[in-house]
Amino acid sequence: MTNSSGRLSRRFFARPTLEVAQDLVGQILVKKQGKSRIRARIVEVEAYLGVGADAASHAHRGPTPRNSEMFETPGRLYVYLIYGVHYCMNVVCERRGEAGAVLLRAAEPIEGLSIMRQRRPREGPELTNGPGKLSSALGVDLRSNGLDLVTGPMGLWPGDPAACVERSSRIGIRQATEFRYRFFDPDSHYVSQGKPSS
DNA sequence: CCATAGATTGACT
DNA sequence: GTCAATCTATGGA
Repeated sequence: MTNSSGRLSRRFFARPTLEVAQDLVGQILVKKQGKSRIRARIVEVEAYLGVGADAASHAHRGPTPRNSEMFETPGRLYVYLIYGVHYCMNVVCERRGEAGAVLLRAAEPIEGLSIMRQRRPREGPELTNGPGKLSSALGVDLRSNGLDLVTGPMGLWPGDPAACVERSSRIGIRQATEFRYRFFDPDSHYVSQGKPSS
């Protein structure tokens, strides 16, 4: 499921959101930064489904100006501002016109740590162990909304598959708490500290 | 128009 | 443990 440049391909993302979410744990997120680059291994994600399927999803009630990327071409980035303060980064799934996205909640830094610390002066897991922290360390904000991960300056490459991927309900939501749509690598020290909602 | 809740984080008691 | 930061979307007057 890679293209000629070795990235995860459009086909990888154009699948059911829950499948993509599980498969993203262990993959490598790469951002080109001029001459240097940032790399980080994804260790925690959550799936958010489409219209009428998942009351916790931004797409649940249909398209709005904020969530329009969730209905766009799979493999693009959906970035939104949460609580008017922090940014959250999602990978768009499903076919174009059908909503679905995977929230990237945490990752282990591999390369470009000095650039990340410049943006976020923290040590160890505090650098990237939450969705807002990860976006801030990578310098992702609304300008990155709609960026194409299959062809653009950010992308996803195959990484070490996790020895095991665990599953739980999602963190920080009050709707649809019964769905176990969170996937994470239990062996990673960079998994976020929040508690599942159910 | 006004009120409220939210896929979070960090500062503070 | 509490709470404020302040943008987007929704629901009611």
